[in-house]
Amino acid sequence: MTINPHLKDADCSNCTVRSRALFGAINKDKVRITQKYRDKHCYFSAGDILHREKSKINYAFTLYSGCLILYNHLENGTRQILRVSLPGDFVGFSRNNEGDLPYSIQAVTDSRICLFFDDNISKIINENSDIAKRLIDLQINDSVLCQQRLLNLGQKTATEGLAYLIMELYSRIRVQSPDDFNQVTGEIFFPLNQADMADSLGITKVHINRIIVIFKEQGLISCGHKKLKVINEQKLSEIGSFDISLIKEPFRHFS
Amino acid sequence: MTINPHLKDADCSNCTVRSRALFGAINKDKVRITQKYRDKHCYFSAGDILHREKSKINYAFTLYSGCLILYNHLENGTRQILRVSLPGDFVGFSRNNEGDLPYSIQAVTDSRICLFFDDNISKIINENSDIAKRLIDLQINDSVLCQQRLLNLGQKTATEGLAYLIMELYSRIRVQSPDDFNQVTGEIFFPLNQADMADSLGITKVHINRIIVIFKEQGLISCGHKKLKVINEQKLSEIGSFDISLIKEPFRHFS
DNA sequence: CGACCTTTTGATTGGCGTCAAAATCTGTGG
DNA sequence: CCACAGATTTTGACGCCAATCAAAAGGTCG
Repeated sequence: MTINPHLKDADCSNCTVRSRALFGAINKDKVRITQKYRDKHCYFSAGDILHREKSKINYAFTLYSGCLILYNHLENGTRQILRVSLPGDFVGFSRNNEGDLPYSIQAVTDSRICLFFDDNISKIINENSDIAKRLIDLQINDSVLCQQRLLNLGQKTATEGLAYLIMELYSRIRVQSPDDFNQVTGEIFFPLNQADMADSLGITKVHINRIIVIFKEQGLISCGHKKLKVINEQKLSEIGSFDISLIKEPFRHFS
Repeated sequence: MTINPHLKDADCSNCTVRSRALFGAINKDKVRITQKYRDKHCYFSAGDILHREKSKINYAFTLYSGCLILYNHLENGTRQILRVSLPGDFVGFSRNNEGDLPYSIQAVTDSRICLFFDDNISKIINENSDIAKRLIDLQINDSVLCQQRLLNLGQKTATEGLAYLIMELYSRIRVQSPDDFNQVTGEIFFPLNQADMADSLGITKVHINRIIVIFKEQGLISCGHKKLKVINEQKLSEIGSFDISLIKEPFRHFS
């Protein structure tokens, strides 16, 4: 297999974001041992496709900066966004029965990643059971969030679902990408457009727009181009049955 | 914490189903080492609640026989079934940030399980990286199936979603619970009623019924009380965009 | 046999989709 | 700084899928 043609070497010598997700759990002085497993730093531009669903891949990666969407297409041309990845997330390790990564990955903003080839991940697990446990925790955390989205899509109205989506992303961005939060204005950089939100929730962008207009009228949010401010967090959380505790650091099954 | 009041000791001396999910991957002659980690065999009757969402639990388990549903409730009283568990599945290891198991578990038929307390699972992982890897694989497999269901709920019509649900369960039952397949009639024992299917797909049982009537008229399926026969597998798979390869043995990320 | 649960059917309603077009914004190049 | 192409957001009219409400019919199990 070949690395995606968009893949370019990047100068990450001044990267400040660590592989929080994968190595955040282990002892500080152990972090350097993980350096030897870091295979390659790369960057992508907004719109680049990092991977196409159902094709081979032999690495996973940590997202350093930017924002990715993971999604699937159906034959009828529709798209379901499965997950929005933010800095610190560990991505690309979920292979299906064929060993393929079952979803496509696209950068919605300029993004930098750090690769770990599968062979090395396997070695890491063999040599360090702390990281193995951490990897299990991360996968579990993924599952839990995924199940929350099932609730969203299955049982909530479009209005409730959108309230949840906004609160989830708003909260995660404040935790995982604090630079995108403007302390003065209270605005965050919001990476998704209305079409993306629609494909996350399984409804049309026209309907998304109508709900957003209502949210604005009700004074719950204000937003412009890729900017969003949540004016009434509590109300929006109520509408969406959003539980902030899900956004905190993943639970450590093994402390 | 206490084990659920419904929990009863069971005589599993003649259990024929192994912990396929967790230990199926490791060398046969290593299986016996896992014996010492098996903590407790228990059984439940149809309708028993094994666990209530958002409460503590300090064990996970393999389902030996029967059928469980994992689900969440919303305040408005609706229920979303997240997953149907069949024999061999490893259940109950997905804790949220609070360390709680985030879904309820109910037996839909009489069921037998085999417990593993968290402490022992941790030990297993420390002592045997094969099982650690297997545990990662299982969690990944869960995520992949969960994402498939997101597609179902987000992008498919009720008809397409039901076709997928029937094919998924039909296929999994034939693999994981072969005794429930009648070679002569071609019927399987189908554990869900129409209300359960409705709560899996996020639609009403009235609408489920209307679709089932149509499927019968079209000669795609026939079904009676907890019995189901898929007459035209190919057509039903097409309608639901069902891919049989997802049902096979979970992918081994590390062989 | 009777209580209860599940399935089936009908009539009506409403949320969201579809189609279409206008308005606004964005980034680019002259 | 302005002009322009293209993307994104906004608005309106109309239709359909699935929800809701209600009740009957059929099956299951004690």
